Amino acid sequence: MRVALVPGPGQSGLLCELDEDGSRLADPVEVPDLAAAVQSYEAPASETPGSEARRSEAGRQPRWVWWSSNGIYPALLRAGVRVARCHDVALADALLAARDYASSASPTSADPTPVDLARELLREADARRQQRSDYEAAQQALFDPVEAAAEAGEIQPDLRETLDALIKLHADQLARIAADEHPGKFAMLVAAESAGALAAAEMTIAGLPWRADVHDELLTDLLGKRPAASLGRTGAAQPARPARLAELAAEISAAFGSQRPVNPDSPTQVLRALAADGVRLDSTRLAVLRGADHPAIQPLIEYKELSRLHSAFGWSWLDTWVADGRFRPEYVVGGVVSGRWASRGGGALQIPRMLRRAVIADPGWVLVVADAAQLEPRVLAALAGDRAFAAAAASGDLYTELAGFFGGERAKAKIALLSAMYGGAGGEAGQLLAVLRQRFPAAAGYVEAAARAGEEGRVVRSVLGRTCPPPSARWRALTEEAADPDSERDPGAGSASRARGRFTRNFVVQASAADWAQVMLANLRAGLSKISSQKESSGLPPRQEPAPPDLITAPRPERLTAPRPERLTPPGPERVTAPRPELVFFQHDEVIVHCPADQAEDVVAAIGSAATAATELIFGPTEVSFPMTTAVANCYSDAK
DNA sequence: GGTCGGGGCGCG
DNA sequence: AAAGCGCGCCCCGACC
Repeated sequence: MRVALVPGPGQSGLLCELDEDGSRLADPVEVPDLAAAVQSYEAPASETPGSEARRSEAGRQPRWVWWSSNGIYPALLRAGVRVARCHDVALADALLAARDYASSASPTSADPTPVDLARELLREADARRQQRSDYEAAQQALFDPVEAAAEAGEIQPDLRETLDALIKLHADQLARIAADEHPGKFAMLVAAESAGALAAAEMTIAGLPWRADVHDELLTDLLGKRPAASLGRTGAAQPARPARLAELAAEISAAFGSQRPVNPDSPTQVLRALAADGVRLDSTRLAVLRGADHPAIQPLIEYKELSRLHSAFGWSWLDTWVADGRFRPEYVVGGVVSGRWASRGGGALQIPRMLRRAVIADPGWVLVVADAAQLEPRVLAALAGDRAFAAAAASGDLYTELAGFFGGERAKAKIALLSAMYGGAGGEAGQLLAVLRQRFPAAAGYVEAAARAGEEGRVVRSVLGRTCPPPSARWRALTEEAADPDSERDPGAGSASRARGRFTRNFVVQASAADWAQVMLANLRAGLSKISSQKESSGLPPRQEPAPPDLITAPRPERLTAPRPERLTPPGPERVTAPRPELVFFQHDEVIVHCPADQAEDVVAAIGSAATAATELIFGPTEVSFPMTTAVANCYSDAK
């Protein structure tokens, strides 16, 4: 069954049980302690008194229906409550909007429907809640009677209206999902992305183990001692250039022999200085620099590499993003058009390989690092249903299997595949593509059809039905004008058209790979939760987890605090939990699980099952295999 | 003084 | 070796 949930003032909330079609099963129920209420639906009867009767009614674990996991789930987690499943209405809304955008005749001219109004109300309620929680975070211990009154008087009356809007929008979404060309797949997409949002919030709370001392040592080795912060002109602390970077900068200026120093961070200055010495380049990219001959080039290359480490992942990054031995980035589920996740803060999805040696498991724990080998070409093989290609992707290293078709050269097979998926055509790619087209016509035809759709301004969809964005108005104007024989041809039209072709060509592969990875992640998350419950009496010492203050557990003035029917977590700043495997990192086709050493074997097995199940769920019976490369290690950089 | 696009580079 | 796709974030420099 499903339960719609709207958070209210303080710790309270409003719940309503729903049928599988989204219709109400009962009247809404106000609960004084939302976290406790959610836990009573989730927890086994033995753990929570009073939940037995409810569960026998429910039959099974509920799927929570809420506007956005982002706004609700972190607070539940901080109160020690995990949920198994949800339907994230905001994420589903975006998926459906992308799907329906192209087909809707005139989206802007129509009057807002009741569903549009419901969406607007939910967005506003969420924004208001976000504002309030920012305000409360700022106030912390201070009790503000004005704010409290506003909360009691202003927010409360909206609660039922908000719940009504949520239920209306959710029911509308279920109907629209059912009306999809492939309702089962689209429903799976919504469920997987919703599970992804849960996993993302859990990963932020858990954090990636990060040894600041190891990171600091590495920076010191490469850059010299951490420079002391000096006062800049504005009076703000401005760290000086580290010793090694200062040395290199001086070397570069000396190599140019100019009076004034050349700032190696300024492409303009570097290009001008090089040109003055007769070396004309059109960019200062590393690849271009490497091909040039000038005494400043060597120190410049070294400077650029170290400077990037310093500015992007140096000491200030460490100060900002690592606390209590954990790196806690914020993941943005659905943040990339292709369905990949984006991240906010800390460059979480661009951690340099060099720094991975700072990612070290806690004592007695290990990291299980797994990535899907050659995911994208395998996805193409399964998508296209190309028999010869699928046979090559049935096992082992895909490119090695294909090498025979490319003069026995694995590297050529790889270039051919990458060119097919990305739309590259330069160098020898053209030749290799011709071979690919001849040997694997279905696979080549699949991406070429996608490219043609893009060039013509149409949209394409991933295997589970994620739709790519339509072309912009500017793009349409440009290409339509060029198609008109009477108008003057804009030379930009052809390149814009081909660029969109490359985008849609890549979209069908990248987005379908993202579908697979997210379903795998959802499966793995479920698999890991079983390990933790089986292994609760593993004999390992329980881990102490700090419970940071939050909206749900923070102590509040007596007159605002609703009576609590039951306490789920022991009072006090610390709570004790049984050791359990934690998802701590997810990067497109790669996961890291942090777990007690004796659970590693089970975690490895869970990863394998998650991948197998994802393949079966998405592609059904297929010859193509999706092997996971899995390593158990103490340190991320040791996993290869 | 702040904002914003481009160049550049890290990851997949 | 780089290229062809998708991102986030740093610095610079033009601009308001």
